[in-house]
Amino acid sequence: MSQSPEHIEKSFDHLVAEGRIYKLWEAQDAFRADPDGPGEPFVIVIPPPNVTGSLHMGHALDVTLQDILVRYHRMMGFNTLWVPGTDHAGIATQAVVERYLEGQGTSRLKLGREAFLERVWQWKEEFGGRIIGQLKRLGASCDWSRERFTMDPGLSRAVREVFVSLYEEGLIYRGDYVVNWCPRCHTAISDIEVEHEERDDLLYHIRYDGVDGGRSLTVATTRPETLFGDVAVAINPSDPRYPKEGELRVRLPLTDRVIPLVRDPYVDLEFGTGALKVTPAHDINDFNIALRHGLPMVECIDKDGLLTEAAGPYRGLGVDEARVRVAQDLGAQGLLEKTEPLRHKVGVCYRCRTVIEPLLSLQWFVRTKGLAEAASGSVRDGRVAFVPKTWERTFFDWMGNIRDWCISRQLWWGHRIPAWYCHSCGKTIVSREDPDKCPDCGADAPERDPDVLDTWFSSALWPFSTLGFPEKTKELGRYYPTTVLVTGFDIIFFWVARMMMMGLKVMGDVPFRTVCLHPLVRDAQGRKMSKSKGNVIDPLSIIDRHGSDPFRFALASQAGSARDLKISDERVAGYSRFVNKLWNAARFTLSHLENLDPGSPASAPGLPGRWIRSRANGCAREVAEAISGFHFDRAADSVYHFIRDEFCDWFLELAKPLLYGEDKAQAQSARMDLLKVFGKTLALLHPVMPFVTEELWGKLPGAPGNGRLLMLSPFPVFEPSEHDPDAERDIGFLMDTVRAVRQARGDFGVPPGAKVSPVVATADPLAKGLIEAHAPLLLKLMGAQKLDVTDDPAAVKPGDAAEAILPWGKVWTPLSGQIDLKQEKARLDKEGDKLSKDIAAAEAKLSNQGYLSKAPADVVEETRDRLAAMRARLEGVRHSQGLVARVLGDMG
RNA sequence: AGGCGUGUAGCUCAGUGGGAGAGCACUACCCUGACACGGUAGUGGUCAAGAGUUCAAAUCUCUUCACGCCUACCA
Repeated sequence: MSQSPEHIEKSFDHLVAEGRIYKLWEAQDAFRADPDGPGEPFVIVIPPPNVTGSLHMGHALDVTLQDILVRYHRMMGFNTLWVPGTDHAGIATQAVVERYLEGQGTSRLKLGREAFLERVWQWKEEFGGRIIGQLKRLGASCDWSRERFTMDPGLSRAVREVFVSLYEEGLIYRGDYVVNWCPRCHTAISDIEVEHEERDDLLYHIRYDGVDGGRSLTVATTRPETLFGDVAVAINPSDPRYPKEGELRVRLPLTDRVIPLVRDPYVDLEFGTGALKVTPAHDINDFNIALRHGLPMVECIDKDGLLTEAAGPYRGLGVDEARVRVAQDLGAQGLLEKTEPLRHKVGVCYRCRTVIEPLLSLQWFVRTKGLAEAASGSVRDGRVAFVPKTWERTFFDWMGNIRDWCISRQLWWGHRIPAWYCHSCGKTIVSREDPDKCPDCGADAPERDPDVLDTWFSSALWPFSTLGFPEKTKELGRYYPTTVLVTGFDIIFFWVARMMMMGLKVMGDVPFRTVCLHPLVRDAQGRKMSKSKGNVIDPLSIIDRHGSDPFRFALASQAGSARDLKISDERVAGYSRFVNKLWNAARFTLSHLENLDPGSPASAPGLPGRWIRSRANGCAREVAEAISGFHFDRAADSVYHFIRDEFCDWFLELAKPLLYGEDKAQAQSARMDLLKVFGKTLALLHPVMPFVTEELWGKLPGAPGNGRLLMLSPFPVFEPSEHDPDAERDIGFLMDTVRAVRQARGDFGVPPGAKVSPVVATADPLAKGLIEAHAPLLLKLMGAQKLDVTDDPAAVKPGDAAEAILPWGKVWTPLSGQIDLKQEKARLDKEGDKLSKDIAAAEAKLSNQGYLSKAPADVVEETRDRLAAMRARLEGVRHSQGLVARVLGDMG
């Protein structure tokens, strides 16, 4: 028989095979979902990556976990749909294209709106497909026939429909508010798009002199350049340092303006001087104070981050320069009392890290309070569950403190806001159809709002817009709500919460039943990956070098409940060795399945066959439970352990004597076991390692495949008939015996070539019979030439033997001439110490009345058994110690 | 300032009331007819510290320390 079959390569060539296998799946339309088909729906919508983006670790983890869920449920017979697609990513994409245009010597403004948008679409057509190809390299089994883009006509219709209906309900409004303005991106951004960075700045104490002999006030500020926008000075009404009542007016430095004192509880007595300059146009809190006190708004910084005419001679300066100049000039006038260093946090743009300039601005908002309450309610009443559950609390906190969502962006790339303004009567028209005249006054050509919507507005509709909304499609009826949303916890607020708010509002039901939140991927040192740190690991380069399967396995094996997932090349390389192991197990298996005739006579399954079937069955249950509970790490660990430690290390070795033996019926039986169990193993591993398993499945002869793809074959379910605790116990006797002898050999350095002749002493007739029956097999596994089994209670250990004491008997390994007694003594001493300690602990327990009366009976029973076993072992150890001591003593 | 999380073997982490675990790394020996991308055996831990609850604590409670992250209106 050929040991290295011609038809299987020496190792898995992932670079060639993965692409071929993916094409095979696509050619057989294996990813397509059929809304008319049978089965309970299992639906996932992919978190859409940026259309111009490139695959990074976050996507890789996201997609791997989703693919595991999707493949598992598809094999389990669910009507499975995974909707893929991409996001237009307003700011990010526009920035990328603008940078490109800059390199071409042109710009957005030079081109004008229409020409610019045309260029962005071109860019999208050219590079937009890139990330889709990268997802395929991971093995993603999305239904690509349903791929969507947030700016597809259908999805744009959904956006418009939702905007208009929310507007009509009064849930979308337009108004002047202080918003977060990015002077570089030249747009407003929402509160959660602002990140906070610690900076070292100065706190300036500036004196505002009193008018008409009134007292002066000293304010503390980090932003002296904004004083041109001041409209008041505020103090806390309970501050003893200032008059409790009465008017007071102060002169605004560097200007000829006079501003009042107001009293407002917002002001913190502890901070600075307890007096706050009120700049409502450039600070959200000051804005609120101004509203409470009916103060005017003065804008002193414009959208380029330059000072306005309100700043008089400082007009046109940037804020940083203005700050220095104002401070100098205040100092020259003796109004700058002091400066002190201050470490504080400043808001920066999450895209470009430019310092955010709060500005008074006319923007569109979504009224979020009611929507957020509904979203919270859907979690509270169990319609949506977070996994892990701990995130629910964070979710409630945030939903309870939510502020209105600024949805307008001063960009060109995105869904243009469907609002028009009549230049004649000033009416605002929000409409599903583009109006050509004002419905109120009939004036022609109302002007369309130039702004576009926040990208997350369209993302929020993703679970139903991708299924055909606003049309009432078959898909929407069958697949909404979706089943699971898989994403990182960092976008709970950006995306998950908003999908819930919109789904509940627009569809009247939650968008998904479970939110599965996974860790964030970090480098081996636990740092966030970022280009500036230079620690970015490119998933594609990992796939190139090691393959998609081991990469997926590494991700899944760490997707537990931790908040960080540390990926390293070494770890992936380790799992590629596991792929190799599987591959070689397959080579062995296939070499014994050549010319297999399933009809030829076979004996009843032997003990190894019964055992491995039972173990495969147990593994099937573990994997199913783990995946159903989103414990990807447990699923990976379970199948890894089964394949490596049980199938390869034991079963293949146990099967060899049968396969190579004279008994044809036994050999045939073993071959059938191999075929059946190996096929099952591939199915168990498939959701995590789809490529290599599909490849090997295709090489298996006969029954398991029937020419059907593995990915469309049934996932093994737990079968009570395969569960065989007797076989597991019986194999335990054999394993114990082999391990005992191997340990003795290892401990005393017996050369591998040297044969030993162990003796097993047991009073258990079952163990005795099994060991005797499998003696030839055991001899091979132990490197022994002879194996004796005795049930004679008077049998004693040969003086030169190593002894292993097991729950059911003893294994003696005579080592005449090969034994190092000093080493044996050390080993015995160590084992004796450990046993004495454990025995003492168990005895203390069992003499404790409280323990005996309160602990469950089975726990007490177990402790008793364990104590008895340990005592027996200790007795053996003491005996051996005595023998060794005597011999050593004789040697003197 | 509040909230959340983490602290277990050299490293990465699992274990959430009853005998301290896995992978990697390390040590020794071995190319034994699937695999040296391998095999067999082994070393290694006051479960951050302290107190409490309990018959019993890595696990529950409290306190402390260290390190993360998130949210917030101290200019």
